[in-house]
Amino acid sequence: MDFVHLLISNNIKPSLQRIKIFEYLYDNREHPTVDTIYSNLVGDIPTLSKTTVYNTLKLFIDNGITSTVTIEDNEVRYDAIMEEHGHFKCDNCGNVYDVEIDISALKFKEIKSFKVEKTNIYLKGKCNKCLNKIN
Amino acid sequence: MDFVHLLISNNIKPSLQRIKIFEYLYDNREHPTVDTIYSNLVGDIPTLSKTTVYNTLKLFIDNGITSTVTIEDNEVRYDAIMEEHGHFKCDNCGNVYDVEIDISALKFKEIKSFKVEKTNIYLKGKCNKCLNKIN
DNA sequence: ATCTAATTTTGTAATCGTTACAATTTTATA
DNA sequence: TATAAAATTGTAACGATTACAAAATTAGAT
Ligand SMILES: [Mn+2]
Ligand SMILES: [Mn+2]
Ligand SMILES: [Zn+2]
Ligand SMILES: [Zn+2]
Repeated sequence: MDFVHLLISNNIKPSLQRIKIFEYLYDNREHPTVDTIYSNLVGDIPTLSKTTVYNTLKLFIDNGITSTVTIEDNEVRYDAIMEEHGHFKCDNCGNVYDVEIDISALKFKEIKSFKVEKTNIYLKGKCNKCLNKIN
Repeated sequence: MDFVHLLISNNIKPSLQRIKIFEYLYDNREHPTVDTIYSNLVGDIPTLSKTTVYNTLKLFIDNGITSTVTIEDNEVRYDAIMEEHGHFKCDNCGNVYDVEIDISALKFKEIKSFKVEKTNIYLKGKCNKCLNKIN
């Protein structure tokens, strides 16, 4: 995966920080928080500032190569996958997984009252790993 | 609507503050924030504290008569409707509306990997009021 | 290669929503 | 009425995010 050219083709100058942050997001599909990203990169880039992580993610979002995943009130997660998809969060381990959902199947009553531009779906429950551990 | 008995039957002592806060939430289907609730009630109850609004909503949630609606990273909204339903948020006016969605129609690939306990759906776009104003 | 301007990164301080906590007030019980 | 329990309140603490200005890096012109 050529992150440098992905950034360039989205009008983002490929600084070291930007490359590493996008690379992390793309390779780690756990929907990490700012803190997770920072903690995992600061070893690589010792001068890294958390502000840069915030700034960079905002830049990515503004340029359409990253989105936020809001499930819990108190944690903002980030996602490099821009294709429409849903999420599943396990109550037990807290992990957030991608799920493929066919949103075209969704019908709702008030469809005539709104111009819908985006449909968000997230599920909550227990992942199989946790279910097996508990039992 | 008899809010006093609704609270009692859910093991919540019906203090003035609790009654008023639940009444507000039940009557105003806008999915208000803590600040909105506080601002609209402090005229009625001049001694009201924002902490009480926080505490009371937490109590309601713990006792299953209120839920949170998380759409935006930075605003927590509250809902007295506990039946499963979806939401629509207008980008333009910011209002959040209820929508009836048949979630049984939803199919997703990873259904065998997770035990799903709750399905959340929210839509974003423009409401008709805003569309008419803009055009 | 060198100078200069523009961009990016960084660290610190400010902000804001929420929570912790202790004091006060209200309510229930004897 | 006296006492204990519960609820409310105000203030302080907290943590995530943002604002901002200084420092460092990069790009462009000479
Ligand atoms: Mn995802
Ligand atoms: Mn609702
Ligand atoms: Zn799990
Ligand atoms: Zn609108």
